[in-house]
Amino acid sequence: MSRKSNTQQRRQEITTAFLRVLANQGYEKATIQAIAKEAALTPGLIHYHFSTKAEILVELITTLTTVFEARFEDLLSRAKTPHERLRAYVEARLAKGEGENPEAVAAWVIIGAEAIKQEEVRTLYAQAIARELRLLQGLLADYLLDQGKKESSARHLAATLLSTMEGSFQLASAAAEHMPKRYAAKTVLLMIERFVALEPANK
Amino acid sequence: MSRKSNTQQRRQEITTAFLRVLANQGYEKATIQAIAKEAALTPGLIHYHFSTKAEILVELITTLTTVFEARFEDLLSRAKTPHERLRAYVEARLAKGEGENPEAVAAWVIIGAEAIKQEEVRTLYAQAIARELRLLQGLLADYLLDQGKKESSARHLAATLLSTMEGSFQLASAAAEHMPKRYAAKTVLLMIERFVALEPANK
Amino acid sequence: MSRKSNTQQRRQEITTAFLRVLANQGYEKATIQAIAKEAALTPGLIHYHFSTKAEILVELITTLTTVFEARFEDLLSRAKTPHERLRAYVEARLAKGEGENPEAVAAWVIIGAEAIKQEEVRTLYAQAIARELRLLQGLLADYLLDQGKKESSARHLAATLLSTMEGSFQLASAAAEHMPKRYAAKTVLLMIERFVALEPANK
Amino acid sequence: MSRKSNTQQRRQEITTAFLRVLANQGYEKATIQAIAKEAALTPGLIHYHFSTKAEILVELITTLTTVFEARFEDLLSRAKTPHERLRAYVEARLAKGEGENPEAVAAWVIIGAEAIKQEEVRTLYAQAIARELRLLQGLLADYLLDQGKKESSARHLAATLLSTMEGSFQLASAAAEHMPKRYAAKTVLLMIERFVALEPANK
DNA sequence: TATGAATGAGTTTTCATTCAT
DNA sequence: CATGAATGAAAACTCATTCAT
Repeated sequence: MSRKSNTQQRRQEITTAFLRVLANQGYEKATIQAIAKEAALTPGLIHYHFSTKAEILVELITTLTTVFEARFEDLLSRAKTPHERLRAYVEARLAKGEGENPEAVAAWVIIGAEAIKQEEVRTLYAQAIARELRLLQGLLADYLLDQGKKESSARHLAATLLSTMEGSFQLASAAAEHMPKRYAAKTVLLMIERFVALEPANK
Repeated sequence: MSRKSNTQQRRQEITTAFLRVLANQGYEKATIQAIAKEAALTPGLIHYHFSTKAEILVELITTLTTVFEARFEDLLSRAKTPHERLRAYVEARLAKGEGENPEAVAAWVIIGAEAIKQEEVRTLYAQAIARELRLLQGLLADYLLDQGKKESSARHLAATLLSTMEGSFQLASAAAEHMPKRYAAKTVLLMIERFVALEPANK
Repeated sequence: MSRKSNTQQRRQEITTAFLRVLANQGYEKATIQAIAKEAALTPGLIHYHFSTKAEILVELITTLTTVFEARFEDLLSRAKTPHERLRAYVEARLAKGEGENPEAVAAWVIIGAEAIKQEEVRTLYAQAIARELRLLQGLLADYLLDQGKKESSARHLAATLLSTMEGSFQLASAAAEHMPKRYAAKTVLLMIERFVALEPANK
Repeated sequence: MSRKSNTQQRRQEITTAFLRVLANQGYEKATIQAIAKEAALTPGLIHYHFSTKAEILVELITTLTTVFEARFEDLLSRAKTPHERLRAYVEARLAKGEGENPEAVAAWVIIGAEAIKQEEVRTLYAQAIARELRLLQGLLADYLLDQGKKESSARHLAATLLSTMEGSFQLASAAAEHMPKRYAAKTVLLMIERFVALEPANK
């Protein structure tokens, strides 16, 4: 007899609206009233589902990382070799940066900037980055070993490649018109292969 | 008879204060009040020298790009070969990201995020990126030719490396604790060398 | 379930408060704070119902012209002859200027001055004036024809009489102590009658 | 040896600049900085010559009334009969309203609105109006007597005609596009003549 | 759950005025 | 006389949040 809770759906609507406003109007203009308008809801209702604005941002970060992980898992399931698994990662990550969902990419960049000094955002962002780093480092180590190389360079390589990915999101969002089309995934993979190829062999 | 103008100095003081507040408190908290406090000036005076807050941001962008250019010119003067010139560029650019001036780096990342939706910022940011891209592409082409390779990969390579640099600023600013120390410059140079080494020869 | 809207009532309260502040303190002092105080509301609430101060002014212009029109319609319904209809107009218009609602009169004068350079105000003010001019010209033409005269002078006469009315508002608001009491309506009517009486007959 | 004072000239430059800014930008925007810019002087210098902004307004009122008086005196010197003197007055006054110096006319209207609640302005404005009223009443009385009529209607007639003049300034400034061209002076004179012609004779 | 009015602290910006030079 | 930097109070407007309905 009682009304069915629609909280989960509402929270998602709100988070999605926030994502869109963030990407299309920037952090400054992503006000509760703007989010409410985008979601076709009222400010009061937003505060019924999220007690503070920061909470929406937190949920958005979770959503974005979850979406990426899902995509990677999907591609991963079809990969057999270390090289294929590495490629799955790069493609899952960079497909976003090369046009698949520019709003999510822009939002991620804005979140990254907010992370610099907003404590809670920083924590979540840094956790996500740390997870990525571990994951990528593992994939690289496997690939190195598979190629008969030492895995010692995996850590620096992972950090550098993660930088490349984050940076390509930034440039795709704020200077797309000056960048070559779809350069990132291919070049990154080539770079890895050549880097590894010339790495000293594991004696 | 008339009072001596101190506008240039004041504008610089204000711009520097803005840089510091931006880096230390984020864009949201970089209010005119906060800038005034940081510069030990009054809000009214800020507006006497800059008619809008956006104007300060514009000046900051100019300042930051000028500083980088100066540093590169300096290192460049001592470089003889294409390889040395390339190294000069990477070092000039990444020295910033590896501890030399973390405030400027953080400010640059925040500007990059602002560029996503603030028209004037975007224009200036994109111009700066386009300049970098041309410069880096030129340096890479020279290096490739010098190594007896085709220069055709210079463009994609430049875009990728620029992404790496921008991304390393982002990660240095928002997730430094998870990143290896001083990984970027060395790894990037190594990557370039190996990439070029395995590039097909120019027939 | 949802809260009942009181926007219409609030907008009217705010508009009325604006009218009073305008009349009693002048345009300069008619700040949002002052309006809020007069209406016993908060400044934030004023901006909840009107997005800008100009919007309140626009609403006030509409209100004032509507009130005048209603008064004229009321007197008009009892008028039978062209002369009576003309008198109804003059009385409806000048009653305002002779004590009935000095606040509305003063506000109208201030609006007239604002119209000189505030584009939107000018448009609305000029529209109101154009309406009055057409109306008065029509009434005068009827009266002239009824008196067996040519109607050709109606246009200039209407413009002149409208000037008289606007001017009497001005003087009633800013120099009442030097003006005779209740001079306007009577003198204006007498003037019209004598002017028309000596107008050449329509052959 | 000492520098010659240019105070009088400076005060006039400032007053004229104020007139122009008032007419072209309205009261709200007639700031000291705007006046300074219009006069090509500095804000500090304005305050050297006038201690407050109100003082400039006072000087402007004086200037405007003086200019009008001078014009009237000029025309008056050529007038022989009461009718000619009356015509001289109407022309001196309405020439302003019909295109000769629209900036001065607009400024006068704005001053009239400010007079409603700014005490000092009101005093000066009301004094000017009282002077006009006395003058016009005298001219009308002379004309009435000259025509063999009682002068008793002169007071109400003067008040009405002064209203017409003030109102025509208002309409010329804020709704010129809807008004007939050069209607005022001619119609006003005709009105006076016909009004007086039908006035009962002085027994 | 949902609405939308309401608040109050905060934001950028303006401006008359002062004053050192 | 003249400049132009500097101030401080006040302006319009914004917004996260609360709350009555």
